[in-house]
Amino acid sequence: MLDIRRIRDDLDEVRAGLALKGADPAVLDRVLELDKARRARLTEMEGLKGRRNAVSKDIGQLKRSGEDTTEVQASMRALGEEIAAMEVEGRANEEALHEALLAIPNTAHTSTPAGSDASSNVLVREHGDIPTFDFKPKGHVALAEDLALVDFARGAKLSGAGFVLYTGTGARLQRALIQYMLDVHVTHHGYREVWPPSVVNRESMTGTGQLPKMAEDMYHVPSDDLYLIPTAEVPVTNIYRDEVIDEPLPLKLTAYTPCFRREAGAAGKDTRGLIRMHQFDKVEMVKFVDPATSYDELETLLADAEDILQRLELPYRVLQLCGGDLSFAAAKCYDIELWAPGQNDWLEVSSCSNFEDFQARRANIRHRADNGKPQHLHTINGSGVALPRLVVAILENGQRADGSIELPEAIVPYMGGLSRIERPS
RNA sequence: GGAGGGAUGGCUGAGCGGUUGAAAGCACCGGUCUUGAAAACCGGCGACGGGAGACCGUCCGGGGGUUCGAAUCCCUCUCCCUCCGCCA
Repeated sequence: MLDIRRIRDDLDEVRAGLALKGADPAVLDRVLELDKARRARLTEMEGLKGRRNAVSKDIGQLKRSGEDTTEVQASMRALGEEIAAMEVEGRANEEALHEALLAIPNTAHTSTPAGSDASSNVLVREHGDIPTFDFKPKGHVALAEDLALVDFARGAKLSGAGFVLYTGTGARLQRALIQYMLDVHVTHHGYREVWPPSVVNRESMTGTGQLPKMAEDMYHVPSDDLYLIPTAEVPVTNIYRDEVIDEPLPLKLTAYTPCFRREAGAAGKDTRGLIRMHQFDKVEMVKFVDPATSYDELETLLADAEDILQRLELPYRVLQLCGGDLSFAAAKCYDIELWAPGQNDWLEVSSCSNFEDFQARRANIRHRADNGKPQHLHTINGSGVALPRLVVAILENGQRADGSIELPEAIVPYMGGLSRIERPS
């Protein structure tokens, strides 16, 4: 949520930030109008309330000294009704303004490249060598089926398209990667591990910005009005909703969760394989940081995500998203993409974003500023990293001519010593 | 699912119709003392909104009601605790 004061005081800057993102800055005019009306009525009502408070106090004194107050009380009753009517109106104004503000996306950081879609994203760096093969590299679907790592057909039988059943070594690989990534973040990057619920309430979904705008992308349980989380970002960020964090910043949390996405707008896209699924697993990093350092903290969070891929010796590249490709809540975002030889393409495995105080305002997460006053902090998060596409890259990059997979050295201990996945006999 | 009890500032916790926006303690900030720190003592210290400011208003889990006036009384919802039942 944008700060209404910022809209009042720095309208041009906010307008530019929204325009960069491809949002229509005209919504700001409506917000300012609502705000103006709201404040005018508020001042008027406060005057009346001040009078009521003063007279009511007098009535108490008069009664104590035994005087008759019937007449004053009658006139106050009329004033009370007037105030009640104004309160109803005031609440409606307040709500309209709040709704309008919730619907406005975050502004893009000034470093954001212009552009309306992914084609304008800017390459920041590439890391690692793209492997060459003296045979035609297979895609991960064929590899996973040949090696009995994933049962796509039975996954679909259980739950439909977009759900898979990992089997045997494939299932173990999921568990190993989850544990490996959590270990690296905790022991090498200084994150605190948490294990949150996979289902959250409406307030949590609103706090991080998924609601109200993206409702149709979420799985919803109507009987309890609960949502399946699309990312650990939602429960982890909301841990501190409506709180003043007293711990020193930055506060760094990491979590593994399953993620659920209806992918409503992507029907029919990437339906085969592990590229785009309704349920997938992900290790996430979330940081609560001082506003003064949030852009530095974004760089180190990005480095933490890259470190995972470097340790796994996988080729990747980092892109900075252009305005049009930025998500609703993000001010700045880097994507990390892994090279997948079987797809002959780059696959996004991580988005690292600075939300500035956008989420902190919605979720009312604060810390004590240097002057001792509570202040909205900045939130940052990033995947560290998403499992299915990581598995795709491990399979497709590690494949050998005989159809076996050479596993990255770093996860061998997590695989019980297994360094190569062979065709089952 | 049944029966009771509870929700007050960053935390603990008094108050149960009228100088209570809220006692007290903790935490925090400033000062005295000290070589320094601790202790002790003195002072300050809730949040949000409006206003250039003096200042004004709102907020005692959420919503509604009674009243001239509600943290305080009534209704309702949510969450927490205790006991019983059920249960991976």
